[in-house]
Amino acid sequence: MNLTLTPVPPFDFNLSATIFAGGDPQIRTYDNDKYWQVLRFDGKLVLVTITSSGSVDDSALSVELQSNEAIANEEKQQIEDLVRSLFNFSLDLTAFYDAVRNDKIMQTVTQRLRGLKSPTTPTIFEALVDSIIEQQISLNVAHVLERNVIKTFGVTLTLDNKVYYAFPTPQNIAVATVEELRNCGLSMRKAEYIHDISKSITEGNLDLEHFKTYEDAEEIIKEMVKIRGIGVWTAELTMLRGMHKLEAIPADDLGLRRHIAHYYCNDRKISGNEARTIAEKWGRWKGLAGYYLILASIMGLEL
DNA sequence: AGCCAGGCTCTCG
DNA sequence: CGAGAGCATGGC
Repeated sequence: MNLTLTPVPPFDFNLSATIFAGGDPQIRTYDNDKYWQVLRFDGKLVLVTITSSGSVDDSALSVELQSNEAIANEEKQQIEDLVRSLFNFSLDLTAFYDAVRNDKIMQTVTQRLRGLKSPTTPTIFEALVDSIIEQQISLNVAHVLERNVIKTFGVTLTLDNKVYYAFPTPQNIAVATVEELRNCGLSMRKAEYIHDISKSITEGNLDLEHFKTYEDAEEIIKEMVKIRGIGVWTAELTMLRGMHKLEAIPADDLGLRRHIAHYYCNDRKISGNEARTIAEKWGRWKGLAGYYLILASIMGLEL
């Protein structure tokens, strides 16, 4: 089954998907102008393959859906919504570009990366688990551990003799043991955090997904840091990656500080507070602005 | 070879 | 209370 989706322009799909280049083809990757991953809805697994079929200012995407189960028409809408959220299709970037005109550096960065939208995970749970795994350790290590978790607990979809993995649900992890999580390379603490959270969700004591409906970012952070294993950094990162909340910025984040320092302070080491001061200029778009700097760094962009 | 890496909790004093 | 140890593992 195929769909055509039209994101709000400007949108550069190929630029937005490059962050996933080099990803595990069994999980999620961008290769040869194609992006694919397994999505889950109503317990059904669907392989979604996306290619661009338009331009930055007249964006259109071809979406191919493959599944071993029949997809009803009313379910098509659900998938469409999920796909739209993956790359923030409904976000109007011109509002962001207008808001950062007072900042010459950010203005240049946004011109060079025009049409870049930040990705969002299908569930808040996924963003949270990834963020916990990424606490303290380098991203290289974290990505190995994330892959271990997905391949250990994720449910598989087999199509044309190829196996794909969906991100594990809270249920998938709750029925496992802490020991199995540790075998993925996680520390005892992190294994406990993730197991506890998964159990709370399955037992009905925690509803992560309802945070999406909160208006106030500060309110979300306040609620989330009550959960064991979640500090301000983890809450902010989870909002950015899992809730379409782009106003928060983890200013204490080591990597982000490096990227800000590179473009704003000649690579001098800066504190979280210095980073926060610079980020003030980006108003309610701090998170997205930070993402632009990260991508600029990855691409080796020099102004 | 060590030492550090997109933090957080727990334990001391 | 505030400071400091401990944690897991891949890469430099």
